[in-house]
Amino acid sequence: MSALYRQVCKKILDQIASGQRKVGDRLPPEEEFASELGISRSTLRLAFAELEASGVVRRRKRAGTQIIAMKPQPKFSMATSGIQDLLSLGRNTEFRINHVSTVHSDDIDFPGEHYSETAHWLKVCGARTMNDDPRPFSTNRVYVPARFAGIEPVLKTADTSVFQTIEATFGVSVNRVTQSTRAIACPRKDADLLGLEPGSPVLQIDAALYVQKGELMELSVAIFDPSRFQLYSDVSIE
Amino acid sequence: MSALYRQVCKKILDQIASGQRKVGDRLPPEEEFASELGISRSTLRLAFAELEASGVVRRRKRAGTQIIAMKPQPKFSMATSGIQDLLSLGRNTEFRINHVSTVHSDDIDFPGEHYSETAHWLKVCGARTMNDDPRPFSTNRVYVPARFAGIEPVLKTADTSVFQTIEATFGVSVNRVTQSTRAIACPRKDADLLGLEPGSPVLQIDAALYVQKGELMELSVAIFDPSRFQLYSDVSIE
DNA sequence: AAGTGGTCTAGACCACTAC
DNA sequence: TAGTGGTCTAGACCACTTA
Repeated sequence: MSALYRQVCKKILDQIASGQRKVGDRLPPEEEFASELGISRSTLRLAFAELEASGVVRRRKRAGTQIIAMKPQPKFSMATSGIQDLLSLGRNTEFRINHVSTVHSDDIDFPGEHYSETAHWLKVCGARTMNDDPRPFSTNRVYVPARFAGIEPVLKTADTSVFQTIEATFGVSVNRVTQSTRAIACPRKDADLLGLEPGSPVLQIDAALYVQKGELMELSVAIFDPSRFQLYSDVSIE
Repeated sequence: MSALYRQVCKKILDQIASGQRKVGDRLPPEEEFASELGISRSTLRLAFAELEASGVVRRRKRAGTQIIAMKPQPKFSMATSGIQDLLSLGRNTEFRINHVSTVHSDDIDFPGEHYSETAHWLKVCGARTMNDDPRPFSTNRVYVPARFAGIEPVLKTADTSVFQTIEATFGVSVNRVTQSTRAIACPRKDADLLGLEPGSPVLQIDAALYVQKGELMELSVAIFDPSRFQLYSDVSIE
């Protein structure tokens, strides 16, 4: 026989599955529910902790315990040693800035939504090299919203990445990263920098970095030489 | 003042940071530690639960509570509605099998390690179509180890994916997915199937699916038409 | 304002597993 | 096999949030 609090979990999940309780319903207050189930409040709380961790209920003071899902939500956790890895910046890489300018939101060349939240953006163009190899393995174009444009003077000394410069300067940290990856024929400009034939297949990764509450930190477009770079991901479930 | 058990967390983390306790050390047994800290065992357990959840300690019966990291490990959780999304199989897609054969492990064309765990593998070649568009948007080559080769007769009726067929047939579920993505020049064979010019840039995704304890479920090589497919990822930290 | 979850205590017995 | 974490109880007070 499994632990009592696990039985309680199962019981609640069964009640949800059978339609006896529905998503959106509120469960009784702890004290009441505990005596109703004939168990102590502590035990019930163990069960609730499990249901909360698995995304089945949400608990808020005064608002009670609310059912928000029918089944435990599988969690996809990414094996990553840091955002560096997530953003495909190797350990021994260096970022060299070629050009910095201020642009209008209309001039932003980034797929998807129109990022018109601020009129002016800082545009940073550069390239990334690895292990003292003078030939870069990626070219980068980064757009920084006006809010963080204050990094401009600091950028001169930055050799890691724009996002790390912003983190250090403003005391914020990246909270969320969305990426879109595709294969394209390499444009001439990037091909020249990467030492490739124009039109050869390259990987383009468009990334949006956010700090908190969906606040945008930067948009980034990177083009990678496929012979020296692959995108890895390692995801475990639950 | 924050909760007592949080203060205990912080205290332990501080002791680790100051070198007073080191990674690999064992913390005292709960009862002893609790009285040493002048708190109840329940409160200490709340602190331990937090430290365990954040990856700082590992707890095992009889072996005690061991420090395994100096700081709370940030968690990278991937926003995904399911493995389907993770593996870039759209909702309205269909998998059509072209060819099934048995091959030697030597004949496996998959980058990385030599997968010699089993001598014989089932090789499934197919393509994936979307929304009744007869022209596939991806070609697929899947290798299934001998252990799951029993799906062969069932494959005839499978139109979703090899991994789902294995899951349904053997009652297992995918536990971990590693992927490697790169841009390549499209081989002639795949170009014919996808309706592309040979040599045009395409996305190749090599994936390894595991069930549990690192047991391999399948190796998969997929080539995507970049005009109709992009790889998305959405990762939140902590 | 009060109902709710959050925190905390002091005990007890149990079950497993690593020594 | 015994030391350890796991489970469970019955109580108490508190702080917050939202109805």
